[in-house]
Amino acid sequence: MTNNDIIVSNKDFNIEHVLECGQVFRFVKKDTHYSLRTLDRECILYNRGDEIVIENEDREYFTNYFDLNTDYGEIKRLLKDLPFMSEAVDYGYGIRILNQDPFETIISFIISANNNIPRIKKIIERICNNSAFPSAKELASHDKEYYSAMGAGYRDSYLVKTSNLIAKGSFDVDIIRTMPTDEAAKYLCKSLSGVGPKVADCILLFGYHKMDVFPVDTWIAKVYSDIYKINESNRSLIRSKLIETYGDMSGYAQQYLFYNKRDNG
DNA sequence: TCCCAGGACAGCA
DNA sequence: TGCTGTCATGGG
Repeated sequence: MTNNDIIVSNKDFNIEHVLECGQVFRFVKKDTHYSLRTLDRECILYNRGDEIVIENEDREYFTNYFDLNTDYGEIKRLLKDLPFMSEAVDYGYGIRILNQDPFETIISFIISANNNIPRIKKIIERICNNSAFPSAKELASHDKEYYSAMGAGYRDSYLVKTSNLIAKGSFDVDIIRTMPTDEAAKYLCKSLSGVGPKVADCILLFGYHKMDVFPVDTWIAKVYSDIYKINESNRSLIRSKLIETYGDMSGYAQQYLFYNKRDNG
């Protein structure tokens, strides 16, 4: 134990909820702890009594990464006043929305499209090769066959195109922060190969902490059909109706609803 | 063996 | 603009 360790209450922080809720992929569950990597950094998380211990070497970075300056007790109180949220918030009480690196998030969620989480994790692990998450230039140095060999399937060409575009500076990852959310979503879809409406929303939520988005995947489509008792296939319509319902809490609401539906049906 | 997964894309009307 | 078939791969 070093004095860099971050100690937080387990009241609004459950390690399994935070890591297994589908927002992040570079972690490993061990017997006694979880280990997590992001960019070139690493931390270890475990329970100690009613506390969470986060062993790390950059306290400021991980305090922001785990969104520790946001009061999730208040977030959950606000969510529970909104429709259909009670059960999902009770189940995923320890979820927090991470502040992940935008580029790592872009690449990770391009890989996530029409894919399952165990396989997404494996593809990303192979691309990282037990080291730091590669830079855009490093990713751009590989061809389609490399990504195919990493198991990326038909997303191989998306990864080549997008990493090359970002490596040569034709897409500005930072300008997204200054844009209104709707504009940012359109810009992401228009500019980046392999980024459609759902992946763009995940990038904005997990990489830029934009809360006025609602990523609609197969699970959220099922949640929607539960709520409104209709089988709606138009995901754009699902998205706009859910944002209408949850407003600026949409990003939070989506993640609790997703996690609950995926685990409990 | 079959269905499904944190869907995007091209082709077409 | 809105709809449909296709696209790798492997977990369950």
